[in-house]
Amino acid sequence: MGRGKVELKRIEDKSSRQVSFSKRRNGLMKKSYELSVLCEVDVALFIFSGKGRLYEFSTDESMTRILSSYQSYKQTEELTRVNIHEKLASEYTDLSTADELTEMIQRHLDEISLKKLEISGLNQLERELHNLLRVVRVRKTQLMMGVVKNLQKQEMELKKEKKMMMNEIMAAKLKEMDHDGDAGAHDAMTDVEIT
Amino acid sequence: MGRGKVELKRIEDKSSRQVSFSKRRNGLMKKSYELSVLCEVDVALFIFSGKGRLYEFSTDESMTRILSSYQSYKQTEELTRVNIHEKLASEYTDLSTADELTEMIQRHLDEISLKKLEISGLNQLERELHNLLRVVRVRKTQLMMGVVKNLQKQEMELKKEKKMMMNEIMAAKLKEMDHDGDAGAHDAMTDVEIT
DNA sequence: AAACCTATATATAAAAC
DNA sequence: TGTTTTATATATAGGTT
Repeated sequence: MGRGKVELKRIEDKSSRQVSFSKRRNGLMKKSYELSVLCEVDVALFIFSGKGRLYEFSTDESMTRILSSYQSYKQTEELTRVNIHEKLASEYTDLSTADELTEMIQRHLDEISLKKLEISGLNQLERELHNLLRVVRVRKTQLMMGVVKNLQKQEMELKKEKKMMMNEIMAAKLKEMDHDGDAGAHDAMTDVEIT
Repeated sequence: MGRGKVELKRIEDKSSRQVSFSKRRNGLMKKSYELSVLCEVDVALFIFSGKGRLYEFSTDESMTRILSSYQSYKQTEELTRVNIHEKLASEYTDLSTADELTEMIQRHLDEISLKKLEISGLNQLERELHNLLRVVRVRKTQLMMGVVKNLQKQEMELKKEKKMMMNEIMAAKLKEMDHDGDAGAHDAMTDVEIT
């Protein structure tokens, strides 16, 4: 599909691998989009580059959110369920600031980096990184849940305010009715709709 | 890309929409696979047909697992899944000593710890830790493979020595035979077994 | 890197089966 | 429905800038 034919195996040259990645990634996104429009289907595409960066296309935002947040959800669930990790959980759940988290991580890492990295050391390092990863994911979930909670709270308050305003309006209308007599009272009432 | 050019909108004719879906779906899967191989990246592609049928391609099994929890799309049985072997991150394979690895990790971590850990920062941190974990695992594999190689080498040397010893023994026996005459020579020979 | 340029490989729409 | 064919549209490798 170009001047030369390419074998189906890892492109060894780093530079042209990167170029190909960029081109083909865009091509894939475009085709995903076309498929979704032409055939009216939902498509979700996730591409994780070697560096762990995520490129994604999705016709359904909620699906994306569900799929990409599944991992952190699962980690959280696991964390609260398994006893072995209880201590870890309690140690981290009351971290309130990002700085505390950063410090904690650095502390762990300092410890780790002092050790000799033979196989047994690497095993430990692997475990530690795994735990850190879990902590980060839990923290992320917590933050996101916090955001959601705040939004919900705000919504509640707005609704409350709206209700109060409605009440005032109703009171005003009722006062008008006192002046105007009973005629038209019914219409005034049905205009008010509280949700 | 065919005899006629198609507008980018839902194909109204049900039949040709179905045909297009089938063709483009396969094309997308193929291209996803190619991208993953050529550029050595993880790709996950999910296509939900109008009827809720799922077509999926993924280089990463965990993605498949994510979907298996999707109750609404669970009727998926005929998944054409292509499994691809996990590959070593080539950028890291030339790390030769534990010290280099330690340094590299520390470098990454220093960078990370400088940043503010809001949600976006946590996302990056998650990626970084994931990468570090991968590096550690690759390094571990390398070390283990090194150990195996050494053991094989030692085994080879031991076998060589054994062979030489056997030869000496054979020579000694032959000498004995010269003294004793031909009787018993056959038995002596069959006792010697070179592996 | 990214953007552009072609020659060529590939994908696929429509036809035919 | 699926497969094969074929003409054409599209994607992209390997340049160049």
